[in-house]
Amino acid sequence: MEYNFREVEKKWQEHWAKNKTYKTENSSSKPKYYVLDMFPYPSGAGLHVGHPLGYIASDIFARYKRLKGFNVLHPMGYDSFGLPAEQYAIQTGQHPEITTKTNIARYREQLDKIGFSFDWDREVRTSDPSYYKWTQWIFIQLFNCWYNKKTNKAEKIETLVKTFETTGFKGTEDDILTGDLEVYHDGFTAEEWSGFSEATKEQVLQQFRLAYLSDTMVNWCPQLGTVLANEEVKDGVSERGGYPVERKLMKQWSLRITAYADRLLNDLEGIDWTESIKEAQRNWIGKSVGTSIRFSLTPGPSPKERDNTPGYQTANKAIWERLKSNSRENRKNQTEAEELLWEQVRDRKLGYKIRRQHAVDQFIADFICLEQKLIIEVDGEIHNYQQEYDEGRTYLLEEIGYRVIRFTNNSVKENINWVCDEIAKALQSPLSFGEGAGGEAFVEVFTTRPDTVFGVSFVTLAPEHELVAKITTDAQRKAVEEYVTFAKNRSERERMADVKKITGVFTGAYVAHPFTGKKVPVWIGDYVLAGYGTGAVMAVPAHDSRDFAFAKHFGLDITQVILPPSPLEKGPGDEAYEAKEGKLVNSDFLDGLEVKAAIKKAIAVIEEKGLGKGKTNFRLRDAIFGRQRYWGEPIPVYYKDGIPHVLSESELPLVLPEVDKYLPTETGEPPLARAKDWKYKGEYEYEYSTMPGWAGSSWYFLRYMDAHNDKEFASKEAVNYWQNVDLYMGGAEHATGHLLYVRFWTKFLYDLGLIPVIEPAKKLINQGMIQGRSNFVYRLGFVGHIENDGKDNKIFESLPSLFVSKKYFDNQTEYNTEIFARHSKILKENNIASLPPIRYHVIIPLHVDVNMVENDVLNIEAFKNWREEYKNAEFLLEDGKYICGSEVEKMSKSKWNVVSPDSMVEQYGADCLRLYEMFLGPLELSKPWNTNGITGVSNFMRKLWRLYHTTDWNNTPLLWRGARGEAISNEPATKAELKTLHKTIKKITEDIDRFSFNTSVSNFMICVNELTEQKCNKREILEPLAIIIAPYAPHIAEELWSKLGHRESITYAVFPECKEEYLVESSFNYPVSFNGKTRFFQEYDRSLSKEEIEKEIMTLEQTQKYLEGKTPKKVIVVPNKIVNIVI
RNA sequence: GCCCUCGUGCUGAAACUGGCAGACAGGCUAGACUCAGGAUCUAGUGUCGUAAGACGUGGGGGUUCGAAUCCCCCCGAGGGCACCA
Repeated sequence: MEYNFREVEKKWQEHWAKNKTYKTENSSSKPKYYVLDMFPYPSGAGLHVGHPLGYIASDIFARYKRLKGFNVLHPMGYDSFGLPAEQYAIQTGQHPEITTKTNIARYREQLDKIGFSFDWDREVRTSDPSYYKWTQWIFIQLFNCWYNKKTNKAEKIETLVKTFETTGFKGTEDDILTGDLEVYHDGFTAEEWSGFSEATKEQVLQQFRLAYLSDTMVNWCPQLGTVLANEEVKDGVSERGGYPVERKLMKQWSLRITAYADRLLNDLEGIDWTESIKEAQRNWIGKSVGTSIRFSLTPGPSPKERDNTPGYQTANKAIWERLKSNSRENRKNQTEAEELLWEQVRDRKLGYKIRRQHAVDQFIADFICLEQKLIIEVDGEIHNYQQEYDEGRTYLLEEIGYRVIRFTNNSVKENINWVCDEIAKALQSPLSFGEGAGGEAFVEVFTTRPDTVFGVSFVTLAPEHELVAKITTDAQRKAVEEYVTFAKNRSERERMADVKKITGVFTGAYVAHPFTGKKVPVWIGDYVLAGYGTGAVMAVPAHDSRDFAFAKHFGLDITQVILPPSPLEKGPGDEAYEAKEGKLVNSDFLDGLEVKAAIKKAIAVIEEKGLGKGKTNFRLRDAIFGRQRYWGEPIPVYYKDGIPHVLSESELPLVLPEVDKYLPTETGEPPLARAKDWKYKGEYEYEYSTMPGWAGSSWYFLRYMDAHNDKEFASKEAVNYWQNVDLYMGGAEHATGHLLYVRFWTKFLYDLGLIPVIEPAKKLINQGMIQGRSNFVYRLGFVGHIENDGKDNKIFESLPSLFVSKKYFDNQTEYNTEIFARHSKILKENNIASLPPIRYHVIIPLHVDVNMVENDVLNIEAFKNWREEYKNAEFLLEDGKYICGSEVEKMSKSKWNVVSPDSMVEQYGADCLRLYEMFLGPLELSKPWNTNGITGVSNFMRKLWRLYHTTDWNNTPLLWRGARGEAISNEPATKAELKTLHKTIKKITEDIDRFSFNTSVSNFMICVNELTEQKCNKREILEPLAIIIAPYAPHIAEELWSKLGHRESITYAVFPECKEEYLVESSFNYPVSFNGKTRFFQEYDRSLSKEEIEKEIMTLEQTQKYLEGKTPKKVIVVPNKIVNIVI
């Protein structure tokens, strides 16, 4: 009886489902083991052969652990919110819930066919309100918490409010601040806090909440109509769809993942994840330890040095004569108020020189302080009539760097003291220093190399840096403004694509070197990022390649301060020396120190002198949490007087409302704004954005532990029992997205004492991608004739398509004439009047459905029927066949290279597919799908079946002799049989333990080959064999198991132990090598000592032959391994 | 540019801790059986060589009695990060 996999597999799949064979309880005397798979997004395309790779591996492991006596949790569910379903909904108007349901049903059907041992009673769907109720609940916890730097964990916001009430807040330097607050704000006292309005209090608290609303630069994708998180953007375009993404300032919900940056980084040490994923996470978090250093803004060079024009000549020269006479006229006709004020401000009474009736550009200012670029205007009643004119004037003056403050005649007359105070305040304010700035004003830079501080030859600011406008000198203003505009309009993408292009401009301003006091010029360059560090760098061209390139490009100084330990191949003028090795030179108090010591000392001195502070920066940004989309979890927030409030737990879930269309409103609001009468308590507006795709998947591993709990996200007992995932199988594509967020949420829930673990998964394996192998056909695309006037093209398009076989495409010039001849023939056949001769042509490769191609030969009939336009297609063949081109690419619907597991299951059976996918190679490796070896696995299945079914070895299969397994002998097994079995048990156990599934399939093959050779039919051998193969090929194993007379499923059998005694040999066949080359073998008893073996070896005739009469220098005997004789 | 992973027959790969390189499959070659085969069975198959033998794990060097495996340099592939100071 040949193995009928169709019948057997169907039978057992139904049996497992009916008996809930894989149902798992939350308590057991057995030890627990949690095997989790990557959460699938149920796309419309269904599963392809790449998806099950990881699922098969984890299923083998889960089944193995069950046999090993563990209580195994192995669940499956769907990450069912997401963009594709919504895009489809927009196109078709169909509710995403419907498409999602259909897709899930299809996934389930496909999964069931492969025989996975999932506990389907624990299935979850993120789009199910009973699930997202708890996603919303976790969001509320995030909203209600802040990160306490002192205790280094998340705490309830009340503890922060208490601090504010008792001690207030000291501002940015206060260490209760979270790591990466982007918005700085002033401190306040406890009294001030209690005096704040609710709105102000909330605004302050928003700076601390772990889920917060703020204006941030976001990645806006106009085509998708939503913002995207950083890791959803690749190379300046959206990861899904590849649409352009722009930077935009928007009010957005964010999660303060940055608070956890350090813990996310440090805890990587303790988990057994692949190095590549850990490395990707480390890169993404991007910790750099360094220090801030302040460079004070020096009073700029004197007017003489800087420009020939004296500083006070601020007027527009073209109209200076007219302005001059006007200003003289005005001085004579001062109003009473103006006179009054003049007496108060003249002669530096307020600390700065103030001029009156001074010409600036095309205007005359009432009063002006050139030093501080402040204009003071005193307006009479007439002002009311010319308000618009004044506003224009203020605008223009501000454009060129002046601030304008206005007072009315009345206020000057009635309250001169107040006016003077206001003016004094404006003069003191650090907002404007520009040319004459000095004193407290400074540029703060961040550096990881404070040791190179004496090598600073300039300072570079990001174009967006707030100081840019203020410090730029008039002479440089135009150039700077042009540059800033250029830099701003350059999209992220251009900036990234064009890294090599060096751009920048001098501001005209200088800062003082903090140690030498030397003048250091301040430049602007877009190689400095506004969002990182302080948005400013101290440039050390000798030791930083980017600074070096900038300095070379603009001809700036390069000062070497580190002497490399060994002379460089290239001189110091050729490239930057960036290594952290060598001794400091030209560096005052750092001279002679090694780099590492110099860094320490530099930080110490900088801190001591109050020039800066040791500081750690992270590349990681807070995660933007809102999406302007419909198909996601509603954010459980409503607005009252513009202040966001979260719903209470009893009001959850906030169910996704129905909308008439899945598009933004006419006013650009997200689709949820379309929902009718969707208001909190019928009154307050809900938040209209929804959560991103990763929200639901950030905690799903917990929900599986207690999937139906409607009181909690999971019960205390469940989370304490299951702890965390023991084995997580997932793709590497989630390295910086999902896998970072799930770690973040886990740590947060741990901080709140809700779960007992700090990491979601102890071990993570990422299975490689199965790539597709695409096939191409080659269509003659365009044929140019001598007179190509478009008319010919039309004729061409009306002709049947001509497809040429691969060789014509590969060697186009060689086969030119043949192609043209065939083309002419088509012309003739279609009665086209003779066209002028062809001059050139283009051949276009097109993806063709791989299911119409076998061994790169196209099934022409199938192809013709594929599409209407190919019905009359013509083909230029080679050797009577149409040969297709091929390429390895990602498996995707659009590339027509998708192979679904269904067809494989249909043809070879689920067990065969399972074994074959494992047999392909190491799990982690990516490889293109090909079925070349599947017949080998298929044969193995047959051999395995026969091993249990026949005692006749003359190639005529015997029928099974009854249902109770009488064909199986109960006699004791031979030594050889036992050895084969136990050798296999040992290898399989080792293989599974190190996830080497491909070698275990090989070992099964070897085992079955040997047992077949031995004509083994002993129960003592065949029963354990069925068990060890059961994780890999569960259907056939169940069938054999039941035929062996068992009533219970093989799932809970006991995995056999390897008995070493069957493996021990009394002797070992030593390979004898000379100078490392194996020459012959010699068998010796295992008990022989080194010395005895050496003695024996030397007596051998063969040894003497290879010694060629020489005396060996040395004889190495490794017992039970090898003998090596050195001559 | 930096970081990670990897490089072994015609192909997928094995060799885990340094100890017989190429297990197990596929393919190919020859033969058997067969109405037929994309079925089954047998034998062969790293390269060069009739053979003895020599050479062989991307290339070069090193450590070692012994290296696919460890170390250094270079080349190539895949992935991650990317003016991150």
